[in-house]
Amino acid sequence: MLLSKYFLPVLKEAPREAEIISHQLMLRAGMIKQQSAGIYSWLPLGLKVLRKVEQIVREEQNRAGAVEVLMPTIQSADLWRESGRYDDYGKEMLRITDRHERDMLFGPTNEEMITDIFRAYVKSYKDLPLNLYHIQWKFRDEVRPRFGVMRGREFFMKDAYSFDLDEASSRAAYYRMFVSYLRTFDRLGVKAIPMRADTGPIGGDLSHEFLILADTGESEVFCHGDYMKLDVPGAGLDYSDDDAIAGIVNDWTASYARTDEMHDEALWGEVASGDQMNARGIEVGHIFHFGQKYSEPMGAKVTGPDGKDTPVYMGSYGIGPSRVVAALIEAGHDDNGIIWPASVAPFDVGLINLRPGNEKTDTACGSLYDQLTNAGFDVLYDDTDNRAGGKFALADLIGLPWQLIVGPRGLENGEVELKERATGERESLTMEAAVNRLTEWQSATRARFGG
RNA sequence: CGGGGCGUGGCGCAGUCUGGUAGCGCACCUGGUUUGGGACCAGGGGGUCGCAGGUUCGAAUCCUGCCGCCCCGACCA
Repeated sequence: MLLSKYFLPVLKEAPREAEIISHQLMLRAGMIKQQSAGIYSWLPLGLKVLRKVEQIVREEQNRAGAVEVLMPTIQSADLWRESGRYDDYGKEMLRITDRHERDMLFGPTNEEMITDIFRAYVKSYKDLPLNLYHIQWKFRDEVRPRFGVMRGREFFMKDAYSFDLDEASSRAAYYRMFVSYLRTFDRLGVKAIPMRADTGPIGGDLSHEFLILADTGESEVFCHGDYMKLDVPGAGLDYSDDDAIAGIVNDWTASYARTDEMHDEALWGEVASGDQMNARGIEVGHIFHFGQKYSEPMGAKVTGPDGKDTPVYMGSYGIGPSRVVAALIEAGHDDNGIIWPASVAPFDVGLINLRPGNEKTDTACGSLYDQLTNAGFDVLYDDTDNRAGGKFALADLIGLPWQLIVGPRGLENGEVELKERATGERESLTMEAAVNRLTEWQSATRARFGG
């Protein structure tokens, strides 16, 4: 992509309403534009990151055996009356009346609708286990939206729903999602720790939150240092092996890990002080096992091997990709701007032509752009006639993993400069060596994050 | 929902107390000189001062009502 043909409206100064760093940087980097309290447009750079996060989430859901559907944003109030939540949900639910005076609502979540789909088609235990998910915009009319897309009213969420014949298999389904979340956050390039959670209004008896560690996180986290060393299962993982999956869950729940809300000083005291880790985190995922809470009132039953009908056991599993984007920035930035994990960076390389119009730099950049693009890199080519300082500042701000700097001075010696955003390290080398270096990085990155 | 704050060109701000017809920096446009960490000179465009009423000869400024947005707290992917 040529920067001169792209739409990247960056700001030198952050708008006053932005308080936290991720919100400031998202506005400054031209990723989002606020349209109303808690409601945002996603501009090209932001959308690119959002889509990458979404895709990683999707791939890991699929790998764990979940099947994608797409449910509408607008739902009928009748479904919610069936589950009894139409009145319970309160003002957080945006209620709408259509032209025929029918009560509708903008979905804050989809337990009711997925249960409706399930009961319409699934009648036999032979069709279980089943896990259906979708990735769709949700709306919760928060009393106080804040922190940009971190807590918007409209937000993008992946929600999965598992259906099983009995408690034991339902737990196995919960564990599969648990493990898929470990893999998902690992591929997103962040450390996420599962913590015992309150089940809240969704109800149920088993629940975990996944927190990304970031100094600016809103939740206080107390966890055992062991979590820093635990391995995340690789792509070859066999999700059909219930025992192996349960073993992984066991490893990841054996040590103490709680947010301030669930913190227990007595249990915490049992952790050796050298192992106690006090940090801050951002909740980016939440999984629930709630049994027959919805299947019973909504009549989602299957016929078991004994010929009897039983309400299915269910769980729900959420990750908010729009929040994840902000959380990744909270976890990865410096004074100059964003530092994206390789797996979700909007582009791989920022190619900087320090002297557009100069035949040598133009030719060199054209060649590099073609070579890298053909090799599968997503390159943002800064071909504008801004000054060097402005280009460097922009590249640092939007946080691409690499900056490939081409100027007349370096070309005199047949060299270009390669700068790694995360470390700030720069190196002068030939064009060929630069391409090779990037290609090596690409292979390593794919091996690490590709899934 | 309780408490606090803010609305003045795209962004950041001054001006409001003490009414006199809107200003600064950045950004933008034109021309020129420049060009390896946010250039300089000259010229230029853009704002019914959140909205509606009121007071006044005159309102960004005073009064009343409304709307929007942000922050802290209680609640949430």
